[in-house]
Order: sequence, then structure tokens, then C-alpha cells
Amino acid sequence: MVDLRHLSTFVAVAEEGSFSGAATRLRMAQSAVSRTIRDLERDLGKQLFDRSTHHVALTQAGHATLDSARTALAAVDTVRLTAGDAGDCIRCPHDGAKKP
Amino acid sequence: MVDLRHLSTFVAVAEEGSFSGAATRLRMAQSAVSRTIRDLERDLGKQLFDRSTHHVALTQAGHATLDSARTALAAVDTVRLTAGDAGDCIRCPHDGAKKP
DNA sequence: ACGTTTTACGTAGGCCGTAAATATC
DNA sequence: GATATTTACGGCCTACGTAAAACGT
Repeated sequence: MVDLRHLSTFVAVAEEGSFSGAATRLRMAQSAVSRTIRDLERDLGKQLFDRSTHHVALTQAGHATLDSARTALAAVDTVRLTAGDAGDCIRCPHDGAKKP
Repeated sequence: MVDLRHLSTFVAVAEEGSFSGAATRLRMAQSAVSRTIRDLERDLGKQLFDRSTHHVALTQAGHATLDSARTALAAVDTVRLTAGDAGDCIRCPHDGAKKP
């Protein structure tokens, strides 16, 4: 199953242009980044990066995926925002007098 | 962290109108559905359902979240589609003569 | 009293970090 | 030879299922 962490890791690698850079940004080990991308490529059935040890470049599929991955991540952020913006149930005792 | 499984479980409960119905559709135990919704509500900081043991109704926040959750799930599906549609790297040995 | 949701318990699978190996410049 | 990615190993945490309890109709 494709996971959000897969997607954000993928975007980080694409933006940083390197696995180690993404690992630093995400505060995780490079090995985790490598495995995550590997799993994502396996899930999607497409190679996302052309990597030759010192060069990491997006494949054509990678470019297309990058766009939609960003869209998906934004959509999930929107979930948080809409949930936060939405008023709660008319009579929800658990958030008391939060709204004026 | 909000997970895609959280979202699809939430949508299933909202559409089925019951936890057990969602559990049946998702082929999982009711307890798992209950915990997943609980976790999602905790993550979002909002109650999504008003449940009184025999009635499950979306709260106001639940309605708003349902919309954006569907959008997010569709966006993730789009990731799969775009990745699948996209041509691979010009010279990718691993998927040989897949494209005419 | 029945049906549905929730909690408790124990187990299985996945993810991550550390460390070692591999490959490229 | 140095840097960056990948693989191996061990541990931790999370998620699930089964079973039992709580709640409302």
C-alpha cells in the first residue's frame, strides 16, 4: 500500500536531488530513505529515479509522479485544515467554549 | 500522523453509517475500525462522529472532513495513475518492450 | 435481551537506526 | 580514496484479531 510517508520522502529526495540530503531534511537515516523509495517504486511498478551513485535524476514517470504526489500531500493537509476549521457538533461538550 | 488507512476507514464508516458495516466492507475486525477512527479523531483534534451505540452520525467537522478525505484519497489514486501512465525513462532496461 | 461499539490482551509485521558492503567519480 | 547508495541485523512500535465488557435500544 502506498503510504503518505512514501510520498513525502519521495518529494524530499526529488527536491534535494540526493538521498542523503533528503535524509538530513527528514531527520532520518539514509538507509530508511533508500528503502522507502525502493518500496514506493515497487508499489507503483515504476522506477522513479535514475541513480548512479553520484547522480540522482527523476525519470519521466518520476516527474509525473512528483506533481501528483505534491497534490496528494496538499490534499491531506487540506483534510487537517478543513477538520480544524470546521465547527464541531452543535453541542459537543468536549471542546467547551472554544468558539466565541 | 494521519494515515491513508485512517482516511479510507473514515470514509467507509461514513458511507456505511456503521462501524460494523465498514468493518465488513474493509474485511477487518470492528475493533480495528473503532481504534482507527479514534486515532484519527485524536490526530485531527475533532470528533468526527456522534455515536450513541446504535446511531452513528457525522458531526459538522465530520462532514467537512469527509469531503476533503475523499479528495485526498482520489489524489493518491491519481499518483498511481499518473505513475502508471507516465512513460518510463527513455532507456529503462527493466520494463523492456512494454510500450509499442 | 440483542445488537453495536469499545476495551484488554497477545501476536505478527513493518520501520527505523547502526553498521558493513558496494559502486561511482 | 572519498562520497553516496544499498543491504544486513536487531529492536521498537504499531496495527490487527480474538475475546470479553459496556452501552443503548
